[in-house]
Amino acid sequence: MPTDDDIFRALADPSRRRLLDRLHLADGQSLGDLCAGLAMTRQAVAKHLATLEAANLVVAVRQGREKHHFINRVPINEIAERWIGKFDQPRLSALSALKRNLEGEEND
Amino acid sequence: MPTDDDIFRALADPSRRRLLDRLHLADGQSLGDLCAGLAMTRQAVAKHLATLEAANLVVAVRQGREKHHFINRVPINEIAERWIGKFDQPRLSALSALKRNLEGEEND
DNA sequence: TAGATATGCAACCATAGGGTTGCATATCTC
DNA sequence: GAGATATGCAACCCTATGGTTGCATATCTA
Repeated sequence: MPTDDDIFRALADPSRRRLLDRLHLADGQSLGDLCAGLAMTRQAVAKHLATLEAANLVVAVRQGREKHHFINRVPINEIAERWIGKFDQPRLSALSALKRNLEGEEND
Repeated sequence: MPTDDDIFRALADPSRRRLLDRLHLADGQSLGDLCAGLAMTRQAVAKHLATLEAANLVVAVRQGREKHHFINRVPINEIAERWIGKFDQPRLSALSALKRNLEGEEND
């Protein structure tokens, strides 16, 4: 079971985000497909995909000699709900109270 | 203007996420406040806060000899909308089409 | 002003991690 | 079976970066 850390770290790298973008455009691409046009070795891409798999952001299915990769939206949604939603809810009461407090002190 | 990369990278570190959690519990804390109970030097915490500031996830206000830190929800919401929302929309048509395609080949 | 408190800055260290090269393995096709 | 294609594995390199120590600076208070 991947941790939050696995997911955040996997998302931290721009190359991996680009790979997810590519899979978003066309899901189920093979390693070779995903390498096309990237200034990177196949092995580098494979490593990135392994990281994404470890974070469960990508699910891979071996098909003969090819390996096809699919986006898994579940972890991203979990992160969005469990983590980003937390900061999203407008707890403006406490926030603005503190800010007002500070601003008051500043202007006095 | 912080880039997506700044934000994702800032969020990638568990210590920094814990700092954001702390600020979420009590916004406007000083460096010293945020250091309390952490197995880390004050300088390390200061570095993390600098990274969060660079990503505009935290806004700091100097107040006498203290520096108070506030969460900024804007970047997180932008990320959530621009990036996570993208994967959230159920583009199941293309996905399941490709999956069906693969499964079909597999079972044949 | 002197000392205490709160933070800033810089050099340094060690590890993690992105990337490469080289070779091994598995699958398809002729 | 032989060669071509697609991927896996391992060692290695180099930089980014999380963390430290040491000292400087600024602010508050007695």
